[in-house]
Amino acid sequence: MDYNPDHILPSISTDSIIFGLDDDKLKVLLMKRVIEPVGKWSLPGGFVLEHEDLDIAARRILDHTTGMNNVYMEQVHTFGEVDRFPGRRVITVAYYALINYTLENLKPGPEASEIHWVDITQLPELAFDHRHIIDIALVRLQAKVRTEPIGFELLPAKFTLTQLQRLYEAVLGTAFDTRNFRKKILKMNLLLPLNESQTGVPHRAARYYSFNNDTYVKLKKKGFTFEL
Amino acid sequence: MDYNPDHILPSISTDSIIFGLDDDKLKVLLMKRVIEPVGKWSLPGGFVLEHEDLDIAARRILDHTTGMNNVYMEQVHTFGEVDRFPGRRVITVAYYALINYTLENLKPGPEASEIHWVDITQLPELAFDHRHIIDIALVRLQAKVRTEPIGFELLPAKFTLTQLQRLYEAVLGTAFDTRNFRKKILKMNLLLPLNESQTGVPHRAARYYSFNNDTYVKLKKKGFTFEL
DNA sequence: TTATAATATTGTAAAATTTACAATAACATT
DNA sequence: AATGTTATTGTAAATTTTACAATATTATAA
Repeated sequence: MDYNPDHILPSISTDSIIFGLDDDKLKVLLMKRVIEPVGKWSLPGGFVLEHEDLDIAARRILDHTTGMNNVYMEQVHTFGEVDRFPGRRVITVAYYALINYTLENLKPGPEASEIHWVDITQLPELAFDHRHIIDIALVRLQAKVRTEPIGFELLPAKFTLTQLQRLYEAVLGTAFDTRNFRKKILKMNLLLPLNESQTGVPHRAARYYSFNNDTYVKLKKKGFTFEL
Repeated sequence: MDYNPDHILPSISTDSIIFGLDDDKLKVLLMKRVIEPVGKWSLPGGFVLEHEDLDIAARRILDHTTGMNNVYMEQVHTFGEVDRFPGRRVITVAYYALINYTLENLKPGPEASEIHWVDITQLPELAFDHRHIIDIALVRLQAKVRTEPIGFELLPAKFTLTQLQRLYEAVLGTAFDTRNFRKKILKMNLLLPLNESQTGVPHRAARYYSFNNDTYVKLKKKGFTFEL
């Protein structure tokens, strides 16, 4: 990776809204700034390199921040107001990422001590227009999660139906009826029931399921649309 | 308007997908290029000025191309592949516009002779990645038109229900049942029936309706969502 | 004046989907 | 063996969607 400052585009950055799930709550990764405005919270981001696609830049920054790659990312919007960044014109392309965040698979970069997962419903004051950016990204995620099976990106490969329901409740901010939710999601035939259940739980163990993406691709070709 | 080339951002452009309706078909405004690659078709676009918001730049170019302002525009996506533009790095922010296009209200700029309305289903070969940009914009429009009452932007203030149905059919590429379409759209209470009908038509004259945006805003606040 | 051609307008029954709602099952712990 | 806790499952009513065609109205032609 080339970080030679001669090669950056000083007027184009990307910022990432990295969503994760913890304790049945939707969280976003924020950084406590060590450069101006010091102490304020902001989204992880950085400048695009001269010979780097925008998507690649967003993935580089995600990797640098979390140690993760091969995660679901989607461009949200480009924020280009003249005065959004102090001192000079900086246009930022925002991406959101959905990660299955566990302490094990997180391998943060050098600024590790400065990254924090914050509940989406309890955001602190943020630098620049980052609060606005998060708001836009959340609306996009909420729309997308209803019409594409991307919610699974926030869960491990094996998950229970209750985990899935809690995920949708956290993202959409609404409660679902358990029986109806299960009927609806199972009827799509996208979930593969595994011969495996929870262990070590002090109550009835829930069955694990996995999302069958091959089936989804096939059904989609036949006109099927995921709707929740 | 300041066109001083000293003030442009040579690496940031906007391109607009200007949608219009003609003869019950969805059309997009294309320009036959007089600069390289000469003779190829492309989207109207141009560079963003140093002290100009992205949205404003898109509106400036729309105005310059069509003579229209105060039209519905929405940012679609930013295309930033390193090699998308020959010779140097140019990142473009794409917007789509919905206009009620009639010969009367179109007042094109100096390149008037080079603008053409092309059926979305019969696009010619396009310069750069403009075909890809149109494809992405159309998908976005199709999604948006189902969940927000923006289709009306393509029609005059007074329109018939048949016009409205044809509009949705053109945008979505599917046919609707007339009785069901009317039931569904009228049940929303967003259309105001006018005491006015078509004149000079060699068949039963259709009633005109207008879209009641105030009602929509009120209903939306109460949780109503437009769904078609 | 009447017939014709063309599009506008309207209702209903069946099917499918969504909604509301609670009792039983299964696991770990005491 | 009893308890606490979460997992799992069905049915009836309400609502929405779907399929489907006859009548109304206008300008024009005969």
